[in-house]
Amino acid sequence: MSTPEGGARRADAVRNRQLALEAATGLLAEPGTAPTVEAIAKRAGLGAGTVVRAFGGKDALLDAAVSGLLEPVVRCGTELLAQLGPVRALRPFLEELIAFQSAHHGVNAYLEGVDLPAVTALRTELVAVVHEMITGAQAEGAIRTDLDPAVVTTLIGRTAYAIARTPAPAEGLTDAYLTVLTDGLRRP
Amino acid sequence: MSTPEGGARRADAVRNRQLALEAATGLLAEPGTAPTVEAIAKRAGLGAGTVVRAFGGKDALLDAAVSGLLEPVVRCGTELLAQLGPVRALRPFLEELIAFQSAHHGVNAYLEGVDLPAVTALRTELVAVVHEMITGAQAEGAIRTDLDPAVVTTLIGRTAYAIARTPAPAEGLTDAYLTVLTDGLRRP
Amino acid sequence: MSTPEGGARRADAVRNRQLALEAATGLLAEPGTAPTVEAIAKRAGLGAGTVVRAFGGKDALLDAAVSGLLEPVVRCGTELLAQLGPVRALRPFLEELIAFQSAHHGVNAYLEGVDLPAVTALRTELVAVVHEMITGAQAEGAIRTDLDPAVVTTLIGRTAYAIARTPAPAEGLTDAYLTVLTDGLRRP
Amino acid sequence: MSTPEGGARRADAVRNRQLALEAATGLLAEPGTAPTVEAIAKRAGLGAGTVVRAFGGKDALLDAAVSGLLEPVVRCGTELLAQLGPVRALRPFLEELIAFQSAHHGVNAYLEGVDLPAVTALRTELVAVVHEMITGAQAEGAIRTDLDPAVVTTLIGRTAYAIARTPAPAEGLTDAYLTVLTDGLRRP
DNA sequence: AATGAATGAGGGTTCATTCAT
DNA sequence: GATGAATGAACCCTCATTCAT
Repeated sequence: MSTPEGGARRADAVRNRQLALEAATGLLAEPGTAPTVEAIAKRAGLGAGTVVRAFGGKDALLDAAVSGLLEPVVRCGTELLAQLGPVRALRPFLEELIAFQSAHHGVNAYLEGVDLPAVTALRTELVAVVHEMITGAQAEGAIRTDLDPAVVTTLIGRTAYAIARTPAPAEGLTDAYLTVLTDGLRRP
Repeated sequence: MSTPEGGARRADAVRNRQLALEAATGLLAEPGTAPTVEAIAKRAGLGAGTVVRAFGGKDALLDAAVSGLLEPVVRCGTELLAQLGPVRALRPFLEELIAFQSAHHGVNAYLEGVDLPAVTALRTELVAVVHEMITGAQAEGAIRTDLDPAVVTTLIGRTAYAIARTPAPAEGLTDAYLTVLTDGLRRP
Repeated sequence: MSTPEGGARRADAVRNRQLALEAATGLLAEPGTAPTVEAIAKRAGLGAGTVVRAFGGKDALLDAAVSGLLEPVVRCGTELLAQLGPVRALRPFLEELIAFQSAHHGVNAYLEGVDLPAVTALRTELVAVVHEMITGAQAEGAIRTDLDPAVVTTLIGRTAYAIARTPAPAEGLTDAYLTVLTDGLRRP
Repeated sequence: MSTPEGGARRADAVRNRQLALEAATGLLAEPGTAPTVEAIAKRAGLGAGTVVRAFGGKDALLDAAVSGLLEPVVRCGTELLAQLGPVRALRPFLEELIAFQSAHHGVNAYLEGVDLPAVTALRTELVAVVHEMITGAQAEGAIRTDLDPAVVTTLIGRTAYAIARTPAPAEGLTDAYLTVLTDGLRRP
């Protein structure tokens, strides 16, 4: 109905969802802290039951949390691609990707062997963006064409991810990575 | 036979230790399967207690399992370095490293936040080997010198590892990686 | 009712805590029955996890259970001391101590080598009470002064405890103990 | 048969029994060290199986070990009784009993709820000895007769035992105990 | 007969989920 | 709808006993 109470509850539910999400994200960013439901609930100032109920299970919560981290990165990639074109978009996109993921080391430790549909979908999207950058750059002759664009996409995805996840990364690691990658992708 | 009696049972123990090790390794290679003590024991055809007792704890078992995977790779690196010199050793070493580790994707998911002394020691050794290859190659002028060798070492370590851990890697991924890396490390 | 909603569930929790405590106490009173967490939980009609969670560990539960037994005895000693003075307080206090502890034979079998802070604190208090009775009685010339009051305190504590813990005590054991003790403490 | 080998084996078995017994006794004397079969076996320089087989189970081993401790004490009591008569035997016997048991604090922690026939038998014997001392002393008019000798026996058994088991006993505790007991048993 | 590795039940504890309040 | 205590399965580990050697 149009009862204000119903709306208030709904608003509360939405707010709690957000609180749980932020708590999970925060916990994921701190390696060494296990993102148990109780820990998430405590950080969110909610009850454990609320956290579970808001998402229908812990996996779904993690799915949402990680998606929330990944989504702006993917969007950023799409926008960069539209604004700068494939050739010039790649490097700033990777910088963004690495910088963003660097802040969330703890993420993957608890994700192995769990089915996270939203994350999977976003990863697919992300791969598509990179793929388009690569094929575009190859079509413009900006990078080498002797490598399968799909393979290069995988290559970039994996390595960029690895650089981002480096614990206590040495100063200049990202720069070095991008330098080597850029030069390595140049026409031979 | 002429086997000393005292060694008879020990031979069995050694064999069972090996079985447990292999079971753990196998489980580690299959992402999605948690390497619980019971799962390892079942796969090895042993009792749970036996597995624990043989290593003194689950962590020690995992340490041994992962060490066992890493050790031949490190040794291979040392030998290649001695036989071929830093410049020519790098690529075959990375091929070996990637090929070997490719078979064990699940390894790291259960290693976050656990203290594995033997693995840590081997990783240090491995880093040292790569570091020597890089500094050697730089000294000979074979690769670019505008990058800090320590950073390059980290870069290679992380990315090679990521390539090796790629699930269902595309055909030619390793080749593409090595090609891009080699060209990217050339003098600019 | 007018019970605040926040306190509703807590009331149940308190009740279950009490149930667990009583179950542990009961088990402690029956020698031969090991007070395992599961046994306690079963007796209390609770789940094993609940029992652990309610106290934060088995040791803490035992600490609470034994403290609960000891506390009224100590309080009784303090009150008797205040009301009757050291000379006349000793005997009724020992009667109380023995009578109360008699009901809980099994207690100490499972306490060796465990750190129970609350119990230790209460024991210290109890020793202090007895010590004050002894020194007071000596000062008044009511009992012999050729023995170190600290030693006498230990002596009484140990022996009274032993009398209390006697399995299937003979009729008149406590009386005989108190008679012998009283006469033995008289001025020679 | 009269085969020397058969005799040797038997001799070995006897020797191993003794070794296991001594090891168990030693472990029992050290509070804080759990007398697990493996610990006993290690201390005895034997295999775990040997230790178990020699006695038919851990309980039987503990029974034998504790009996071994108790037996000389009982024998000492019998001899003192025969040599000195009931009146003069009591005090030196208690001194012996306390001194001997003092060295084996750890004993009882692992005995609650276990059936140890030999120990029970010895305890019965010990009680009989004390009982005879008490009744004898009463008959001679050396101690008070207003207390049931059976009760006094229990009283002495329990308290002497408690004094012996006192952890870190104060200097003079045993003396104080014997003084109070002696005076308390005098004719009123 | 001795060995000691293997066993497996049972210990305490953690944690995602459920449900009475 | 939110709560957080209760649940109970699953975790790792210990240890008395067994049994192949």
